[in-house]
Amino acid sequence: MIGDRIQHIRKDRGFSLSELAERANVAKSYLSSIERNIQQNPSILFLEKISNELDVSINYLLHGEQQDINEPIDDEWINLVKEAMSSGVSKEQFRDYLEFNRWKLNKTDE
Amino acid sequence: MIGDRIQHIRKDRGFSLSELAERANVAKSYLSSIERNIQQNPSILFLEKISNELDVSINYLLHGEQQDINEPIDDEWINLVKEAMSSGVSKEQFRDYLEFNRWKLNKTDE
DNA sequence: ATAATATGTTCTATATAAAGAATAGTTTAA
DNA sequence: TTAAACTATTCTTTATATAGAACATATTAT
Repeated sequence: MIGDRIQHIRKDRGFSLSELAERANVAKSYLSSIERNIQQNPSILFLEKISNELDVSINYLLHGEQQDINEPIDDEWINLVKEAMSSGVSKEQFRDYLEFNRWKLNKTDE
Repeated sequence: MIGDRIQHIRKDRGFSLSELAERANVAKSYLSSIERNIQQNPSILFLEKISNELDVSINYLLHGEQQDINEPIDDEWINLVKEAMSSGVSKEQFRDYLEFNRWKLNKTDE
């Protein structure tokens, strides 16, 4: 939950709730309810303020991890994509291809 | 601006505004005002709905790029490749597709 | 001790995000 | 050729995010 992450990082930084609220220029009452997960749907503006003060990415606040690391793509795939891009394959075309491929797979399954 | 990015990706996907709104389960009136930057502070819930339907990361919607420093391939392509991998497309199949595509392009050029 | 300051929590008030019309303009179909 | 189905935009309304106060405890200082 996002509130837990904010609170955790805040304490790690040695900030009090009031202190962070003041520095980030948000209401401490609201920050309080966010940290305790009473309210869980802050705006991007709020998140930007907080993430700036805590010096952490919004993405980290949202997911608790740096997203790129989860599934690495090997170099061979990277090169294939570069090749695709330079040979003029559009994303939409590629998407169509994927869709067609799925359809083909499902068909042979039955 | 975030609205421009949403609109751009939406069109790239071939979705109409109404269509995306319905699929993402948000009000089209609101999506409309977001895309035109009339309102610019959506909640993370809203962004999650949209990013899910557009199959792109929230981070991309926010910043228009992967925060990774030397990333030559853009986010959308990365996601497409991941999609391809998870739906069982092999590198060989992809190479075949590229070859076929080049052939097709050359053919229509003449 | 007690005043003063800092802590986080509950209130209440207000601004605005977001929904749900109704609207007008296009495209498709009968 | 007009009616149906879609397009996106403006309204109006409702829900809720956020602010700002008042509050209760806990620290710190005098």
